[in-house]
Amino acid sequence: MLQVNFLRQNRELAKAKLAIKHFGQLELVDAAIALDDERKQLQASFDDTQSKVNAASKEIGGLMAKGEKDKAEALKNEVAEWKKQLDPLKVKMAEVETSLHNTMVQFPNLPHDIVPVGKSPEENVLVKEAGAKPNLHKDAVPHWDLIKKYNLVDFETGAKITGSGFPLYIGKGAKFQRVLAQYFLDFNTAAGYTEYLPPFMVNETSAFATGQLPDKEGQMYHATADNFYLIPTAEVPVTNIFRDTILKESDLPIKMTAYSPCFRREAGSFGKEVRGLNRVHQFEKVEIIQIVPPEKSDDVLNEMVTHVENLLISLGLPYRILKLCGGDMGFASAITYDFEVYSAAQQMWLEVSSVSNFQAYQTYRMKCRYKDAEGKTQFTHSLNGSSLALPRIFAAIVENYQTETGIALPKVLQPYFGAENLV
RNA sequence: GGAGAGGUGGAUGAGUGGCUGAAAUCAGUAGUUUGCUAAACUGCCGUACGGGUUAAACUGUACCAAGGGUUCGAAUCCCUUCCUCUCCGCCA
Repeated sequence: MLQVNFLRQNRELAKAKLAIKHFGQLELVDAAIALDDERKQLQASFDDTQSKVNAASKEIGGLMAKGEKDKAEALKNEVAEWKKQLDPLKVKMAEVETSLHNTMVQFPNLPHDIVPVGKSPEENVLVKEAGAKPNLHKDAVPHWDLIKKYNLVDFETGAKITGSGFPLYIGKGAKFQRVLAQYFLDFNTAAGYTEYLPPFMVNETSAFATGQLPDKEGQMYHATADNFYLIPTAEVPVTNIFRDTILKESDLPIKMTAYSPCFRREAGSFGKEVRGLNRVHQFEKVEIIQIVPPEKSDDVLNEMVTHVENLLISLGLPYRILKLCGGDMGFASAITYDFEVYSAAQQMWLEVSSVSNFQAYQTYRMKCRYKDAEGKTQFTHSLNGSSLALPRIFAAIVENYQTETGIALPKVLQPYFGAENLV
């Protein structure tokens, strides 16, 4: 969430940056500031009156103790008059605060200075492309054929149990998922990330804090009986660990990693790009999250990008890194790099990681602060990235490592899997 | 799910209607002193939103799980919800 004081001090800059994100209601900036002005005014008169009430109440206590009942009664009447003024003020103030809040939550995060202008994925900027694309044998096929051939994943039975997009992994397919998750977690903890295993459902407050609510209400599965949301990513529960906390500077940076299943309704998705494991409602992911001092977040973003890049290199997959343009970025992000791996059999790039700096957008909502060297309390910055999302890595490895007789494994995974080949 | 107890500042923990934004202890922090991996003493030590200031100082309001109520006045009384603990039930 943006801070209204920032809008007040940077009115035109904020509008310009919101435009890069293709935010259509720039007039809300002025509306928010006007509401805040009104709020301040109301608070001033409310505080003033309340102050009189408090002082008088104290005096009444003294008078009662001295037994001066008449004077006390007279004062009580005065207080009653003031309180009549107080009630409507209170109501009005709550109204204004609510509309200010409702306005503020509509603003997406402002893009970082280096975010390219653009509207659609085609305008994302290619930062780097590396890794050799494999030369597949002539009968090579996409993963949806391979998983059937080798009985690794069964979509039909998953659909019978739950619905489409809920894959059932079988045998070596299931084991491969476990192996990938473990390898990723080990890779992350070796880089100093602490491993967490969080709850897979969160309450409304947590979903709001990381920005899933109100923006992505329809994208999450909602357990209405208890008003819990199934997490769309481990980012939500893990980032919320530090909701409503004031950290010490020495606590930072906080580096966390977590495995979790992710549940996404993906309402409105269809077509060829959602085939097989490319897009599913339930998938596994290992996430990395950092909470850092504001002045460090640019460097840390680069560090995280390099980290994910090294992980992909270790898997021997051809990859590319894209810097997302303003129109393709997430609601809460200030800058995002997407990682895609090349699926040789589909002849398509598959997004496997998205690394973002949220700056203070999440931490302001969450009230995650720290005391800096001068003892001033300020908001931390939060960043996160996938490291990595499993199904598309699964798909890419299965496709790129397929041979005429089976499916090989990247070297780093062989000791984890206990074999040189997947099948 | 049933019965009971409870939720106070970073921690422990006092406080059952006004003198409590909240004792005390510990932790933290700044300093003094003696000096050897440290001790003693002294000061400071919650957050949010306002006013004020170049910045401070200073100052108003709110917050003792959350929300509502009673009262001139609530951490303290009442109601609802959430959470924790103990016992019982159920159970991976």
